[in-house]
Amino acid sequence: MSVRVRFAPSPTGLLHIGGLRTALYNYLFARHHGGQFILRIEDTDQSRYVEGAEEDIIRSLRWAGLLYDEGPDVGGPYGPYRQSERSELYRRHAHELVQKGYAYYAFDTPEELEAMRERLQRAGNPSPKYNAITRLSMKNSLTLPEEEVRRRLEAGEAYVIRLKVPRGEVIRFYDEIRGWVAFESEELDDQVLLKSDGLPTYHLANVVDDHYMQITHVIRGEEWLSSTPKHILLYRYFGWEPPKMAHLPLILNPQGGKLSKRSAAELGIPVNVRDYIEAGFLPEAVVNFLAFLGWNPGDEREIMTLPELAEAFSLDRVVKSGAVFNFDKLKWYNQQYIRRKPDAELVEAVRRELIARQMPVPDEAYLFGVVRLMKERVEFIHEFVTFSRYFFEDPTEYAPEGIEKHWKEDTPALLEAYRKRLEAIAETEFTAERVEAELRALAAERGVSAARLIHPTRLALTGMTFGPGLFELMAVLGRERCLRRLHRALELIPASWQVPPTPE
RNA sequence: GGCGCGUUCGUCUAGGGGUUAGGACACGGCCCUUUCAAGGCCGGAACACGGGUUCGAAUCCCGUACGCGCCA
Repeated sequence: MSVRVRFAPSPTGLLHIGGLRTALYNYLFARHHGGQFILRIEDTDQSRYVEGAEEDIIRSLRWAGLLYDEGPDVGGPYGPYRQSERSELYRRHAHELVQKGYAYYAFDTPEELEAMRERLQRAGNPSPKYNAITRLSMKNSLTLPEEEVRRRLEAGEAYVIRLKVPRGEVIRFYDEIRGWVAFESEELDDQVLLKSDGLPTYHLANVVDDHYMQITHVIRGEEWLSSTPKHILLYRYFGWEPPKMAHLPLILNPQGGKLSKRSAAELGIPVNVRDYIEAGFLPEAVVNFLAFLGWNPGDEREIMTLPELAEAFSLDRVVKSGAVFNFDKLKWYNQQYIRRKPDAELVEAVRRELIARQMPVPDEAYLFGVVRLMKERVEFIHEFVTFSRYFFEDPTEYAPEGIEKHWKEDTPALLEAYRKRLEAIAETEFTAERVEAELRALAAERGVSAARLIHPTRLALTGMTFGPGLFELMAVLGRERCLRRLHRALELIPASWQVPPTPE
């Protein structure tokens, strides 16, 4: 049988980075086995539905390259892929379970449920449940006379359908990542399967869909581990073969807790995939990083593309313990992928960045120059523009520490002499080799070290004290910019240099 | 509180009876160098604790602690 897995998010907000990892592992597993990867939207909880969330999920998966074979927007033979469009199926199955005696109608009001909990708690029960014992004293189709049940149903009275969890049984299942896991049925609640609004709960809809969509492996977050016994029971009562189960370790924030919206915001870590897109992370970097958060290929590779990951992926190499999100490592991945990108692609990215910032776009040759000089010095695409703005705009300010360190009494005279030499070079001969030769010749002539010219020149041309090699930088900037900027700096810097520090 | 899951450098992890406990990020040093990166070399840094099994335990078993998840 062909492998079929699904990513089944609830559209309750923007896609979470942890959700993307779950999707990724499902995707990798499917591709590794040549199976199908399905997107299913679990939108049965009307109260938590967020407008636009489904679009964000789809956009995020696309961005990451996790293309699914079946889903709400691409269709497929087992649709619809949105649970809100499958309500009738769940309702029918809930009632089927009642008929078979594995579930029952319950008419208890919220007040009655609350009263039950209080009563049990007073009696010393720390975690009151609606279960094999307490159900006997509640209002449901197991305790009420058949006649009354029918009357209530016919009168349209509100009811839920609850799972009739057996007593005194150990429910075991094999988790592909954790091995055998066992729960006492005593610990389970008579889970509501169908709510009074006629819509299913997560548990029912999930099991029914996984069955009808012929899901072979359920790969999801560890937070679902404790509801798995209920699902196992449902499969058994429907007479279905349960899929294989695999519960992934959680992604933790640097303090060790679940990476939630709030905790992450406090620690300065974005949680929504959209945040990563907007921050300028490359999908390859995020994918590679997430893949390694709880999994490794078993050799010492660190940089792996999506196809390589798919090739190497297996559930038995998934780690059991939670993984702390390491933002520094993600940035390192981003840098690695920028360095591996073809220059032409980076040129396009820089062009887009300039347009987005409404900055003038230089010609292509110039952009290639910028990219070649900067690609090993940036962690993000936007740094081509923000980190080294001087490629696109003349500097208007000069780093004070640079002035202090490199701007000496004789600097203006040296720079002016250098400017004159540069001016004498023809535009077409303005190469890195040539400007370097001129500078070194001048330094020798004046009996000063090359550094005495190099640093002030950099400062004058860029306003900064660091950056790519000066001569290559000059070659990219070109004759006109260099002359103009040198001239301008000679006018501006001595003045600012002589201004005494403003008293505090 | 109950139940479940987990625990190897600061972080991600390899290793599953005999290893100088390996790699990556981060950190520090050196080299390269006009600066900053990149790169190269080097370094510090871990088996939660206590029992047991065994000639031998990071590795197997039990317990404790701690963390996390779910439920309330």
